[in-house]
Amino acid sequence: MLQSANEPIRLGEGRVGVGVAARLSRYLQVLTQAKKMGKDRISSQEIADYTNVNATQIRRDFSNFGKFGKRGVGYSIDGLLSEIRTILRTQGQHNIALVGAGHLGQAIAGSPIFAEHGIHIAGVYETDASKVGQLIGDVAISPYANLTDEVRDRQIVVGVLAVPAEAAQKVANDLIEAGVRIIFNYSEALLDVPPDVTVHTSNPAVELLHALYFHLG
Amino acid sequence: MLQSANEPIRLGEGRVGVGVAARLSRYLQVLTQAKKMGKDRISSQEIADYTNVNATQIRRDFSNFGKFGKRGVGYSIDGLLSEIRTILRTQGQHNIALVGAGHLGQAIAGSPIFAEHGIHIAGVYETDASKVGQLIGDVAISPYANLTDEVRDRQIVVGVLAVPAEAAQKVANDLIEAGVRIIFNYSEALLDVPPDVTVHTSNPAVELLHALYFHLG
DNA sequence: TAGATTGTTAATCGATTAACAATC
DNA sequence: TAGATTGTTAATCGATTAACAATC
Repeated sequence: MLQSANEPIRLGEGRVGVGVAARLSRYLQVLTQAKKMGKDRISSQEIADYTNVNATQIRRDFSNFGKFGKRGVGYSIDGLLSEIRTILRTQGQHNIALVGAGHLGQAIAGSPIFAEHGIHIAGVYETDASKVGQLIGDVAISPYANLTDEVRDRQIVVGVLAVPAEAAQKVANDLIEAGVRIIFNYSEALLDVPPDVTVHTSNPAVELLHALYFHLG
Repeated sequence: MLQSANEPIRLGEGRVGVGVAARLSRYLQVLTQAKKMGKDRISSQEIADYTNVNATQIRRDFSNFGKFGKRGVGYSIDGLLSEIRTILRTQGQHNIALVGAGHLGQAIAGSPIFAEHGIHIAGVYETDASKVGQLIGDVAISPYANLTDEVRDRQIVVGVLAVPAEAAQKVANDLIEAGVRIIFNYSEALLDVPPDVTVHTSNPAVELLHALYFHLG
């Protein structure tokens, strides 16, 4: 699932296992929302209810890194947020380039989640001239022709593809040529890329399919 | 991740493990695309390249259910598609209700993936009166007021939430009252639901965050 | 035949869970 | 104190991988 990639892990160098990291980022999202709802502290059981991860597993995930909770009380939400962000190193600012300002692109760019987690959409690129100049979030849509130069100049290494399947391979090629090494592919297309480029393919519709399997007979 | 839920599994009753099923649906997506690209057969190594799943794991996943390949040759794409669809029981038609016709809702509804996998969007519901009546895909947007009656009448048990976080809990309550038991939550909100209702929360932006962790230092 | 790729074994590793003492 | 919840142990289970004989 999500899925779940299998990258080489460097333990003992400050990096954590893939499974642990995936769960930690889910906890992060729950904690962020719980804080918005005005909560100050939370128990492992409450996190379990929202994430479908076993409560013991959650406590174990935290205790790998220290004793963050208080017995009989639970975890301080602010404290946990800070600890998890340190572990995941999501404190810094990351620049990404988004290609495609259709419905999916606008949904992604409009989400408040990026800003909340220190990810900055440095540019949105689109071939449809009638969309160029429009604002999504606080970024103006740029012409696709600018993509290569701007990505290169800003040394952006993460590209997000929210374009139709037919266009995906060409856009990927352009991004890679400009220096991108991590591509997040929201199209259905299968991308052929050099070995030093990582592709993560996902799609709301595909995910929904996965989830349905577990619940429909 | 996808993430990965942990439902009770009934093996020996024709159901497969959560991990296996998640991988099978990823293979399904790759095979569908490979077929579109004009390929007739595919090797476990090729599937591995596109999914980041180990090739041995892929062969093992298939061999749980039979001998689908030919040594020295690979797998027939049509044959594999048919076998996987049988295993996942995605042959039948499933009706779902989609709430929210904003960017994300339109991106979901407009995806060709659903039709390709036998999932039918039976209704799209929206509170913004100016959008009611518009077509997305081949479905006309209905007023939100119709939601409860139509979901009940059509005995829809799957609801998809593509609404702002502030509205999510109310919509969830309405869906559940109308008989929905599986909610796919694309908002950031944490939903409180009765024990017999399953919530799967996901979000393109959250997914992107997960993926970034594995590649940024 | 020669090369390629499956199907399967065996060994390892990490995830998961129940249970419970520690302690707030 | 009494109740709640953490942190941790121990035991189990499934996932992952390398390796290779079988065979197309």
